[in-house]
Amino acid sequence: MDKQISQAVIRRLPRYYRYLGELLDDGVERISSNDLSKRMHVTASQIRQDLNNFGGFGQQGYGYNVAYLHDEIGNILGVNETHNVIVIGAGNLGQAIAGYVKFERVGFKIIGLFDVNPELKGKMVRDLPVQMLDELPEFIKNNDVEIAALTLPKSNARSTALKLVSLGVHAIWNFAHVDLDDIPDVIIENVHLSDSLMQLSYNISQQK
Amino acid sequence: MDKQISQAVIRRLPRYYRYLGELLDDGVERISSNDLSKRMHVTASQIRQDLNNFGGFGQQGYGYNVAYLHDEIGNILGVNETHNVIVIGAGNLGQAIAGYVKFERVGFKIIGLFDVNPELKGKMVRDLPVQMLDELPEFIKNNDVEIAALTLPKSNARSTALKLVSLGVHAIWNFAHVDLDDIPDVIIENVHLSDSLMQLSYNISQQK
DNA sequence: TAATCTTTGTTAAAATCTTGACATAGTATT
DNA sequence: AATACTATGTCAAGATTTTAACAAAGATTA
Repeated sequence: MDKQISQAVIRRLPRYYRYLGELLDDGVERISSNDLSKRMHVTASQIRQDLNNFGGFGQQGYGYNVAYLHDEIGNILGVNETHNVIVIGAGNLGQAIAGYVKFERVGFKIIGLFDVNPELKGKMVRDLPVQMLDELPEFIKNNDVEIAALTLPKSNARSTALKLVSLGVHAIWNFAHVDLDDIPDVIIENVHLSDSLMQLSYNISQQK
Repeated sequence: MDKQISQAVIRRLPRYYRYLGELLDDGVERISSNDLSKRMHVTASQIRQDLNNFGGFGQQGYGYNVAYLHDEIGNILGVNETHNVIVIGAGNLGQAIAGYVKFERVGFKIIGLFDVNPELKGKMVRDLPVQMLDELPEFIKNNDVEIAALTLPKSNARSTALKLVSLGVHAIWNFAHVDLDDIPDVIIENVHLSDSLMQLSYNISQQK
């Protein structure tokens, strides 16, 4: 029985992954939790504790092998396999997400872009045509869609999410400014940009 | 001597603000922490504890006045004043951010959009022309710029951030996939989209 | 106006998360 | 091969965050 790992730990993993990737690019072969802690400005203890949630990746007296650890964290995060993503809502943000090449490098492949607005129909975004939302059931039937990014107005977000779940998509990357976390049988990851801006503005006011 | 309020609390404030705004739109005059907790799926105790960090906004036996509490949280978050924002990097994401009308409703006004690519010069995004980065010092001199959104490749993020700080911009909304948190005299708020995707993918793998 | 009910603000307990400490395993050196 | 050094994995202490409990303030009702 796996013990549940806290989201606090999970939130830190991508950052470890990024630093290890940079070390790898720099040709660094091994690193100690202590050295890594200095680069990342976190405690070495936290690094060791976090990693040990998933197994002993290091070796006493040696440290961690950078390539190996990078790969292992990649496995944990699932970036070593491909995840097909569709984007629902082809407005500015949807197009930006759909056109963002970098995601593919970490295993997330955008394979479809949908909207309700007939004016957008067929418009090309990178190599993807905007499809109409009523083509979605057929598309999902024919393609292995794992994740849907919701970049549409909040008013349509919930009904669209429910439809997606019923069509078999059980992971939603939610950019709409609503909570969908109560919907059953789906994993939700929220990106609330205006919340983030408000946090920034709070922190600005504190500094003064 | 103000006691420091934890970021965990600050992260929750925008959500309270949003729910209170919706209640306000629905014409609800008052709400108890208990009713709100049921809507938001958090504990009533947490709501009271959170709000009390900033003062006693409620009244025993009555609850909280929705309009008043909404306004007070707005003040705390700084959304009742205007914050001028510039966007550095006029790629897909930069254009999406610059074109996003909703931010203005919560006090964040995009007043400039910059890039290094001469091909983009003068291109209109909503009502803003893309300006060249070398026009930035002059622009900042003539305009009250509070926040800069960095939507540019990671390779340029740090040097741009340093330049911004030296020009007097002390708040950065960072979309580049690098840590800038060590730069002095600036408040950083990160939006790391690929990290968010990785968290989603981890959580998907856990459910299985 | 008095009695009852509601709900806050606050204290304290419980749970979770982070950090420090160190025995032990393994590396590097002589 | 023996010795000194390094750095992990882990345990326990410390800090922070969350939840529960309740006295007291004030609203509502009779």
